[in-house]
Amino acid sequence: MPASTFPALTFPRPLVTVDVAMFTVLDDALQVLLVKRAADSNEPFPGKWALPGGFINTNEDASLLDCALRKLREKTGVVTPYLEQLGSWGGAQRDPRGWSATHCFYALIPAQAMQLRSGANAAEVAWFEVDAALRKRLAFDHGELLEAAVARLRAKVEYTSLPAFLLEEPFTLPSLQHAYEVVLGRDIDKSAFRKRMLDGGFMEEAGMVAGSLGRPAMGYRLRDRSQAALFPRTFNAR
Amino acid sequence: MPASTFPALTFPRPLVTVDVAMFTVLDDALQVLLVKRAADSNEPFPGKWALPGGFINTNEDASLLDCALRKLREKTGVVTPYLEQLGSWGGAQRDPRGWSATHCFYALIPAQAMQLRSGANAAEVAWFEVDAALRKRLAFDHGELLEAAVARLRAKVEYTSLPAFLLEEPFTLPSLQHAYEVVLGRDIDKSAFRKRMLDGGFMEEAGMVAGSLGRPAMGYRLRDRSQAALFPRTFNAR
DNA sequence: TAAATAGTGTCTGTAAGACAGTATACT
DNA sequence: AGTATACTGTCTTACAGACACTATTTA
Repeated sequence: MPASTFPALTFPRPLVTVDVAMFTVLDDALQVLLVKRAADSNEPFPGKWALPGGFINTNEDASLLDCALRKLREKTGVVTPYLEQLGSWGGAQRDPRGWSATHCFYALIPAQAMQLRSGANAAEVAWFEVDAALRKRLAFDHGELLEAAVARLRAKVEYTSLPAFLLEEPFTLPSLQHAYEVVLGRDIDKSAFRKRMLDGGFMEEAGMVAGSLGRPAMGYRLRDRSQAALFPRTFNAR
Repeated sequence: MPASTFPALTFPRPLVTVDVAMFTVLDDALQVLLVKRAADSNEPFPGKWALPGGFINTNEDASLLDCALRKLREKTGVVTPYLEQLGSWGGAQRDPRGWSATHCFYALIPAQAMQLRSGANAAEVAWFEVDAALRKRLAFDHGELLEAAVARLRAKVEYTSLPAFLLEEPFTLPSLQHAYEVVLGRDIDKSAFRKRMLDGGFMEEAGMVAGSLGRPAMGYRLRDRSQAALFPRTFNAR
């Protein structure tokens, strides 16, 4: 690749990071993955918990999404999660090292079939219940990012099939309903729930699944793991 | 302010920009504001139309939102529009000058009470019908950004009061319905529309408004210009 | 009075909520 | 048989769509 023929851009450039809020349902609670920043380092917020993330690597990352997938893979080993951009936050004050902007993503992953991995700069990696995580003083403005991620997740769960991405396949309708209830923090009527999911047509049957007790349930798989189904109830297109 | 006590960050930093897709309803069409890039400059995409935007000024802009508001003010003189972040796009290929990331916003403004202003680097500023703008070859990946902005706008219009921000106050229900129809590209039933808007409770009466012909209509003002109303039709919270 | 636009009333259709009932597994 | 869980049926409620109707202005 030839050197750029454009004039040099000499003004100061912001710091650019990517952060990822990874969610799962574990022990009947919505949990988020946090990373503890090294305590003895020269970096800001030593010893504080933070969302996994870090600086863009302009050599390694072809895009923002690539960078987010890399963070996710490095921390959990998961390669095909539900991953969506939440938004970006930038300003002069959020990082003591200078004007910085972060591109924040959120991901949904099943708690099983996943191993936590500590990275170079991270002493510890752990799941925290969302409410507990929000009460901590997270590094940078990560408390604000997490709050926005939880709000977005809860809002989308009201009209999409997102919680299916929190479960391993095959999943049952009762287990899916449980995931909805955990995320939303309220009970849902069983009959209405089942009608809605089955009418949605985004799942296919995958054989009976027996629990430890009671009647076995039908297992289901998603027809399309690349996107969530929408339950439209607005102005109905004609 | 003391100099930073943190070690120097020496790795290469991406270019960081903010772009804004500004929409209005004019001549029975949804229109977007585009800026023509200087034709004789040494910059990329000379002579191409682009969304208004540019590099973050780390001295002048306290945050991404501030930067977007500044772009909007510089091009249109509008100071209190509806402004919302759309997302961010970043990668090695989108700007020939190097790895770059843009933070894209979209804004809704009334076509009246606004004057277009050319800036330092912009030869021309003009409104284009969205369909025509999408057919042009815009600079950078702005075609993709515009497509995403239009998709987001149309999606949100289905369940929010967003089109009210495209009108000057006081506006009438027929004019609001017209704005909905222009954005969505389809007709809406009058009776259902009026029930929905009036039941929403986000407007207050502001006296009769006479058109040039026919019966005068009630004028309305938004109760809260800081956010749009939502028409929820999902899982109803109990 | 005619034309144009604003606004209302009534019926129907769809999907969610309430809740009671039936079905199938294990011990 | 008893218990635990999975699943279904029926009634009600909320609200959007269809569409015909009435109301108020100007020419």
